[in-house]
Amino acid sequence: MESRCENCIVRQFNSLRAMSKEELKQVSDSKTTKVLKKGESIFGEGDKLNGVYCVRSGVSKLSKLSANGKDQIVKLASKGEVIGQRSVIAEESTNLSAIAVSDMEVCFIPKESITHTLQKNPDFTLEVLRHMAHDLKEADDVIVNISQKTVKQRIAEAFLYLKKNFGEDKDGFLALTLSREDISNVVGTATESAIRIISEFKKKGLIHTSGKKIGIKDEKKLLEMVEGF
Amino acid sequence: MESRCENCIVRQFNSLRAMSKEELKQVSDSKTTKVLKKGESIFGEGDKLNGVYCVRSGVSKLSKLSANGKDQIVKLASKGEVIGQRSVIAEESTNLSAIAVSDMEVCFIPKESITHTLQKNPDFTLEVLRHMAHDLKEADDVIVNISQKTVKQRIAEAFLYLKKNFGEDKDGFLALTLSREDISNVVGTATESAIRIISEFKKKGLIHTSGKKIGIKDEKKLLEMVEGF
DNA sequence: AGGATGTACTGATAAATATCATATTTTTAG
DNA sequence: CTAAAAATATGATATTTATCAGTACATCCT
Repeated sequence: MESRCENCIVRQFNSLRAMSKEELKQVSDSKTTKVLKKGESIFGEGDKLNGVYCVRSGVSKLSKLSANGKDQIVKLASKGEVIGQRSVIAEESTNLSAIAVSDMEVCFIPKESITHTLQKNPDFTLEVLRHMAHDLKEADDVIVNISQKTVKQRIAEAFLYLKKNFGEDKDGFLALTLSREDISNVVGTATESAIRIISEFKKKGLIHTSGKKIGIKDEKKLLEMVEGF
Repeated sequence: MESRCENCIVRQFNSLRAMSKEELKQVSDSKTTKVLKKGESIFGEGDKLNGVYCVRSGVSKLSKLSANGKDQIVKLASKGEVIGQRSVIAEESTNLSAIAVSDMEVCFIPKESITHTLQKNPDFTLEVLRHMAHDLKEADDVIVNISQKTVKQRIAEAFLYLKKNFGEDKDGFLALTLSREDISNVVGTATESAIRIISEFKKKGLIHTSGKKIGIKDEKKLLEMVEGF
């Protein structure tokens, strides 16, 4: 039997915790759960969404394709985050595509449940607003980082971010393994440049690698690098 | 005598139009109007705001200082826009500073009026949410532009943006005159690089200049440049 | 297992952009 | 109105980053 939103642990991380019992029941009755394998798409850029996706497990990259054919990853969404909110609220097509970067389990929630609650329950709306305010601040930070920091600094920062947000496995590797291409798309650089800098970090003893996997060896030095020495 | 929000034209551009008569009256009674000269600061990065600022006239740059001492302009806010909303909603210090880039008139609205309405009037909250969703989308676009387009393309785009959003004067110059440094801070590049490209555009007949003032001569070519030919 | 395909890596070079130095023009202040 | 200060402009050069070419791994697939 499908699990109920009322008992879902990830709910405490997102705006759904501000829903009333009845509202939550309605969401739970109308939601569908979806299992995705790494690499599968949740939605594409320009799609009209009929609802939002709540991440139960795994990680999705939200990215936008630019004219020159490169993807820019704007955000990595994980447990508890609600994807597609922005488009549903603004009643627009999505400006980003969402693709699983690890195996995932997501719940699709039809937009009617959301929009109805947005109109009736100010607690919920305010909660969503707070989340969006947070996302906006993060986006501002990304803008400043991309335009003012070197690629080396941004890659160092990305590794620290990945450790902080997704943790490490028992062998000391970052728990979320991204391809070199994905790393370069987070950072906004050419894949070769990213690889070159990863090799350099390895030579300098800042990180260790095994295949795609990357582990942080000298967090302090990486932090200094991000700050600009 | 001070004018009343109820009759303020700029209100129709922002979330305040979703307020009830009583709420609006309360805002109007508690607001104060402030006149700023070009270059003056509305608030600084890290300030705790006791309210928001509604722009009646003029333009403000919202920027963030980076570790290397350069400012990155994240947004230009003009008539009808509400500045400081994000921080007040998230109950955080500001992540950006706001400085007038032209003479301005702004209304300061104490945060109590705002937060109270946010909790009581879902129409208003939803309206604020829609605006923030829009800002977030724009921020995503900026991220992609900065990381994927050349400085030349971004400067061309900035000029088209300035024309579209702030218009031209009778002589065909952009109505909003920014210093070369501000232009470089919008685009995220070194001032000298921006100046060099402006000179090049002038030589190629894409724009004309007179002192700081810049006018668009060949909009089509600029647009092609932004798209990547 | 073994070819096939994609991903990771490295080197050589080119292109884009930043930095430093300095000249020129514009704006500001007295 | 004029001297000083600030902003704009341009040249020379250094640095950063992208691109192109090619090799080495790894993993996928029947």
